[in-house]
Amino acid sequence: MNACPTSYEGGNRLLDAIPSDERAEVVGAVEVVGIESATVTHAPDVSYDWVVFPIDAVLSVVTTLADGETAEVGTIGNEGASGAEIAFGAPVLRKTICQVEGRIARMSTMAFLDAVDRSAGLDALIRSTEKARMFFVEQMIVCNTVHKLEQRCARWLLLVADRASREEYRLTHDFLSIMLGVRRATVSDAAKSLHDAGAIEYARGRVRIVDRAILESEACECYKLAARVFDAALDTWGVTLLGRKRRRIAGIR
Amino acid sequence: MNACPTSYEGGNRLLDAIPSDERAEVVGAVEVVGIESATVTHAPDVSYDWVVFPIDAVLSVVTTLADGETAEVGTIGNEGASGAEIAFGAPVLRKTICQVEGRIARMSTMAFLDAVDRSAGLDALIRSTEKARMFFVEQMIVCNTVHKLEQRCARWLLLVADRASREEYRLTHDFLSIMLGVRRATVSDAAKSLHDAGAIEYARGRVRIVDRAILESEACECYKLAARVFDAALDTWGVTLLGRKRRRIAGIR
DNA sequence: ATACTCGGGTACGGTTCCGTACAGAAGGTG
DNA sequence: CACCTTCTGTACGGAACCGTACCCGAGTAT
Repeated sequence: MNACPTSYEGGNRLLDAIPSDERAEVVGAVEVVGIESATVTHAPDVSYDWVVFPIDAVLSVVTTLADGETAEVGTIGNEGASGAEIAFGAPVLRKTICQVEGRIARMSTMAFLDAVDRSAGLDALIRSTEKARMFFVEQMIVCNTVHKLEQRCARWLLLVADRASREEYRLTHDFLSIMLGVRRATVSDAAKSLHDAGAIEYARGRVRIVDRAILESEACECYKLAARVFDAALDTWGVTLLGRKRRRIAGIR
Repeated sequence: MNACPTSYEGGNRLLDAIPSDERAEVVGAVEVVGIESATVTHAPDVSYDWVVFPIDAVLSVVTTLADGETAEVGTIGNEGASGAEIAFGAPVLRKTICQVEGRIARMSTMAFLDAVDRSAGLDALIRSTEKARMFFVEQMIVCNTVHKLEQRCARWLLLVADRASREEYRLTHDFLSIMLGVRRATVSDAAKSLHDAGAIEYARGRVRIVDRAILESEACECYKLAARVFDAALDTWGVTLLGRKRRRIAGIR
């Protein structure tokens, strides 16, 4: 990670969605650093130091099967946070690595626990984005089972581009094949199809979306569904949850 | 559902894991009814009336894709609850149906909200089982992508048997094919293999596990992984979370 | 008893993706 | 410059699973 942290000036949609009267205090505990691809941010039984709010970096939650094969089970970008489950006291169960380099905002675990206690808005947003993540992960079960690889490729490229806030980023076919749970050669085939269709360009570890409309038309329904759910989680659900949170506190008192 | 509810006398592992000093009050708000296969317990924008704690019934969380195909994205049995997300104020996003008939304990949504406020133990257990469910759903992404159908069949049959607390239950190949996102004919092939291996018997909408050891050896690693995580969520995590919950309430006060 | 519905066995050609392998091209390194 | 590593293109046989279809037997309704 970058050795000289800077202050936070926006870019993580979860932090930016905190009600303005609470935001300054929460954001005050945050610092911005760079992160490189393949850096591990969380792992079972280790790395509890930081809660991570990606800005234009993208993280992957991964698992390793008994035969040693690694595959992606979730993606975390500027719509959410990694390590937030610490706030609920449960152990970290999955390894999280940086997939696309960029900047992250991070908060020490202790500061985060404190912030969740103080800010009802942060608490509500953490819960609603976790719920959106559950919805998305559920969708991936079906998507990976029934949709063709080319569609899944397109979906993945779009979702990562949205989270990285750019149309071009570092990515090799090999890395993408791990993320999608298929062979590298199969990814190369799908990538070539998407290129021939005029949707993307790529070379030696970089991809660029050249025609988003075409790429969206190639992607399965799961892309737009996911985008909509994350938007909703950061918008209307947050308000609903905020109301509930206040009610619960009143109930306890 | 059954028209004459009876009182709760144990059987849902989540309810039974509530610390004894709080359990009686929570369980007092619960009633037990029968439920038949294909009954809808929750759906987006409707059916907020009850929170459901399965006893020996098994529920499926399902989704319908744009082409009309339905597939399972989660299973809920005696280790958890359906509709608990209501406690967090978020909307119900998925349809939940009864997959294996049996008994459920249910609590009105209002009573449930009240119970979560009063019982720190229930609150902690709801959160830890939700976390276990996330872990399991993540595992299914990879499982459905890389494991062979016969292994997945075995895994499914075992997990449902554990939750239904019996080795024989109603199930057609057709229903199972929807759950696994494959053709009915493919399920018939896999079922025949498992039968020939001496693991199961089945006929006209019923399955029976005749040799659990064989079936476990045919199943992928995901079965034991899932079983272990659900056990842990109801055991040690609950304790951890309970500590955290008390700390949070203190912080708010 | 007869007709009908439902659950399951099986088949056949086709597609997707796998496992493996090898070669070429781009870029970094000494 | 030569060398090496990384990244991508491509091929080939094979396995898993699909779409579709047809059949049969068991239970159910009339």
